[in-house]
Amino acid sequence: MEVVERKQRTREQTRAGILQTAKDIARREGWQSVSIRKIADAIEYSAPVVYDYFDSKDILLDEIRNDGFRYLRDEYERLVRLYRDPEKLLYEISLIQWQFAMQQPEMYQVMYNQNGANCLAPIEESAEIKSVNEIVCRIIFTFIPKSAESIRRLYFEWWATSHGLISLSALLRHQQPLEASEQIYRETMRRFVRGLK
Amino acid sequence: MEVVERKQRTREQTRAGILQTAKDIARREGWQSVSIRKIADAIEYSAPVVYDYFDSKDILLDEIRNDGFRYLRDEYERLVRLYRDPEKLLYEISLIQWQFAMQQPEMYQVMYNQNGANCLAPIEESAEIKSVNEIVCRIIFTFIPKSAESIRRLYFEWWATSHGLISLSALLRHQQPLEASEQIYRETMRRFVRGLK
DNA sequence: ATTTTTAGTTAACGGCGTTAATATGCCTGA
DNA sequence: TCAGGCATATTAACGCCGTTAACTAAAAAT
Repeated sequence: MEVVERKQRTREQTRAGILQTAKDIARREGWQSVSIRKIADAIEYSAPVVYDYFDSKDILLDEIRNDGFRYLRDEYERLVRLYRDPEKLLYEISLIQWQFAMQQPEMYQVMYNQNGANCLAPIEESAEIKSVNEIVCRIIFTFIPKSAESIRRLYFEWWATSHGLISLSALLRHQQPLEASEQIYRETMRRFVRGLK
Repeated sequence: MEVVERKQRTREQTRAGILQTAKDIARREGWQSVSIRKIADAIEYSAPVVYDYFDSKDILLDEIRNDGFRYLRDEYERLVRLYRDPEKLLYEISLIQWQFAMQQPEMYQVMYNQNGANCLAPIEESAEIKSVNEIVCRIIFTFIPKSAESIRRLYFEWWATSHGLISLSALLRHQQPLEASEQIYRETMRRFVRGLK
């Protein structure tokens, strides 16, 4: 039956439309203004149809969060194939992190529950974040083969450095232009990566 | 008139009660469950009385945020009088930052709009945060007297390092015990401060 | 042709921030 | 002393919110 396939396709499109609309509203008005009713209005449906696709608003947010981590994972894997030198590789991954946060701030916000985005689903149990963790940990390991404990610690420090600079850059973007923050980010991350060996 | 003073005193108490109740609920149930009606219930009043003390929920949150930065400023000033060595001083200030974030997580959350706390009042125009900035910048300057631009940059890096580690420690607290994170925090901040000279 | 399933709606519940209208008691001036 | 005004607090209401139940109309299956 072709009709079944077509239905599944439009269903997939509606689902994607819901996710995209949520992100659009969040970008324009902030996550605090994202409501099920507004999403439904934008896709020209009534509110309850959203629940045919997502059991709750929280699950919708969780999906967006996981999309974000999936995007990062895919980009990281792409870079792994692109760069042989682990120092260069980890630096490029750092830059992707910055790029992602600046180009899709509403995704970064929901991934870290910032600025009105509040996803109650536990972030630590997300399979997507775990696979991101694994990739970066493996890169650090090929860089400096130490104990798993040491690797985890270095990863934690790398992640915290990146996340701290990104969050603070966004917070202070009206005092300190993003170009200036980006330069500091690049230099700091380069220094961090250099310091690993 | 003594009666006027007494009234002002009880008014001050009610005001403080509102702020404390908001923080209590936030600590127990998270900022997403803090509502004007719940606060009013807890202090045994009806909801509209809260508006005799705070023009809006946002202003209430802004007040809590500024209380947080005032607390930090006072603690920093205390430490300035306590330690002569700027290296030791900046390290101790870093430790206060950690202590504060762990002992009053709900305040730290509203200060940085994390985890359901969403204060729309612009953080960059807060007088309290500016005075905190000044204090730490002055300390760094007595440490290494460079241009104002360099100082601002070093301050930015110090702040981002601290904030990144604190935020990520909270995020991953179920995977990595806070004691482990605290040790990494101490060592990282010590290394940062050492690296300044 | 009739029944069943699907796709979508409207209506409703309890809770939210916020404001207007209303009640209650206290102080003051005639 | 008591009428009137002010301070204090309440209830009621508005338009949102997330979410669920009840309902309708069209399509599909029998």
